[in-house]
Amino acid sequence: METKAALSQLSALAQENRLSVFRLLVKAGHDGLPAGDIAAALSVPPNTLSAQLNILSQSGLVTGQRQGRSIIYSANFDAISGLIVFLMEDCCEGREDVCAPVLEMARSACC
Amino acid sequence: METKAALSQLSALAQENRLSVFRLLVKAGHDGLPAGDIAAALSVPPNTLSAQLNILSQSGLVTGQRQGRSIIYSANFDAISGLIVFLMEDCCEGREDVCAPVLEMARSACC
DNA sequence: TCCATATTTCCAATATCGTGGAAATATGGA
DNA sequence: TCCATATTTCCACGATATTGGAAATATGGA
Repeated sequence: METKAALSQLSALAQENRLSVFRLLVKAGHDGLPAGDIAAALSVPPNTLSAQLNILSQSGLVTGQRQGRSIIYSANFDAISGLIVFLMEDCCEGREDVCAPVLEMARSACC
Repeated sequence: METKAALSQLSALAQENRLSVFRLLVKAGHDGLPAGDIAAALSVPPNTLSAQLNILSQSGLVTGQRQGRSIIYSANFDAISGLIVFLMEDCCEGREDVCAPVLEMARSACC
């Protein structure tokens, strides 16, 4: 991943509402959620949410797809794993003290 | 890790200069680098860099320690691994398609 | 004590971000 | 065609972030 892309994904997640949106979409899984449901879940006006979804979308972290009158947004799992890998390779440089807890986490809770 | 802390670390890294500072400090390892060297390496005026170091420092990603006339900054490896774990546990919810590439990365390049 | 070096703090200017009202667009159904 | 629903775009305001000049602080050495 290039730095530009990583920066835009980091900024996208570096905001309370957007982080919540992303988490919600991760929980929702591959089926995603319509924009309206997200707005309702987070108590954010739909136009405000739209702007935030746009930022997440342009960073590549989420994708929207029209389905009837709704637009269904879903998390892009490749993107988040790409960001995590970026942080590890670019920032951690193979240090064991960084990798060990991550591996531990991945093994126990994740995969 | 709490959301607040993760947000402040994400914002800290979500800026070109600060991401560069952090990378530089990771490369420098546990010995760290004096503020002046960082400023010179990135061609940023020292007072501007100071503000950026302050943000990184308040987020917990770096630490500064005076040594003579210089202040030596170093990356906090626990913090970055904590952030990575946060992204995995909080955002990924044990999905294999997120974890697999991370594990792969960790195994091949990292540890 | 006085001076040079290293860094920070103070401050103000500019830029970017977050927010939401109002209007516009897209879709589906009667 | 007309209307209701779902979402976005346009726009402007207030808030926050980034930047760097100038002055202040801290340290070490002569």
